[in-house]
Amino acid sequence: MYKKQKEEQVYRIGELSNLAGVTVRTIRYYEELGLLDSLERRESGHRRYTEHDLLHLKRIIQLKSYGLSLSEISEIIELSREDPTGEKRRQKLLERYREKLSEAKERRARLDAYIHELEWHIDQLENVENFLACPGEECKKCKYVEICRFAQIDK
Amino acid sequence: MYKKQKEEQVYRIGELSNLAGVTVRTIRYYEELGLLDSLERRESGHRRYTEHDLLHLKRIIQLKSYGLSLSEISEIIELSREDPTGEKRRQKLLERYREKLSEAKERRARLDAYIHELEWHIDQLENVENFLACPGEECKKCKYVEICRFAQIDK
DNA sequence: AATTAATTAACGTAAGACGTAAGTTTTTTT
DNA sequence: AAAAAAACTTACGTCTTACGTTAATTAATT
Repeated sequence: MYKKQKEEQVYRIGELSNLAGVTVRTIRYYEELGLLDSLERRESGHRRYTEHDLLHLKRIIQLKSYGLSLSEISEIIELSREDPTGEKRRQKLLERYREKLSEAKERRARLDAYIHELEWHIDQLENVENFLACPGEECKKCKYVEICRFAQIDK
Repeated sequence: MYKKQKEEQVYRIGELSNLAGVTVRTIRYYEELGLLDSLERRESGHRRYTEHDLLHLKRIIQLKSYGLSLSEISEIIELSREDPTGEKRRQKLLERYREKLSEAKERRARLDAYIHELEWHIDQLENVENFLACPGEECKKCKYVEICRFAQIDK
């Protein structure tokens, strides 16, 4: 019974924004994009939200934090509307998550390469004897001469 | 002797842009920001560049690829102007590289956390029995219930 | 009654690094 | 010499999504 009471809890837009940690503008924007419905408005036109809407909004925020754009999120929400079993939505979510995962792994690989490059540059800068001759004479004794794209080797 | 000839090679802006792999606009923009000088112009006003300028431009491009903004690059170039020994410039470069390195490591840590999160979400989505009851009844048997922020546990 | 909250509409912003168009002059090619 | 290509300056445009920020008005709360 009290559970039902909880489900009947109705929030106004300002309350929802506090609970979800986003601005009122954001909520209206999501509605504009079709991401978020509200109950029927009051006569006054004021929006009303339920506990369920709060959960829904939090999911949107979660998906955002996973790097999905609002249009990707919109696509997923569309699927859950046209497919009550939820299977299409589960598949699309999986697809997106796998995409994001592989993108993230790619980014991590690039990031690692970048970190390695920075590290040898730092080592080289710390140990270079004649900085002004780099590139130049210093290249002869530089241990990174093979991978440096400014290395100048006189033949 | 032929070496000197090479050093006397003079490029026009279009040639320089081809050699460096950037647009003419970019070169002019860098000049505007004080990043890149040219020799004295011709009478016609056309810019002239040397081999040295090409190297300089390539270094700017390299620093950009390391994530430095044009204003950070500008700062470093300033230092090399006011300090002919190059020591200040070496120090500033080291400072910037170390900053970028620590930022990169932070990004990598966040990226790793993100990857882990995606991975368990994928695993959960692949194995969930009743997707529509997630969150809800499914939470009871979900192995990720402890770390899921949507988990609903009835008490 | 006064204050706070909600409404729509629509323009503004970020953010740095260029892109692009216009109009003119110089250089090169045919 | 004419035509085509390249260079010049100035200055506004763009990208990109996800909101921020008025403004003017109405509704709800204290």
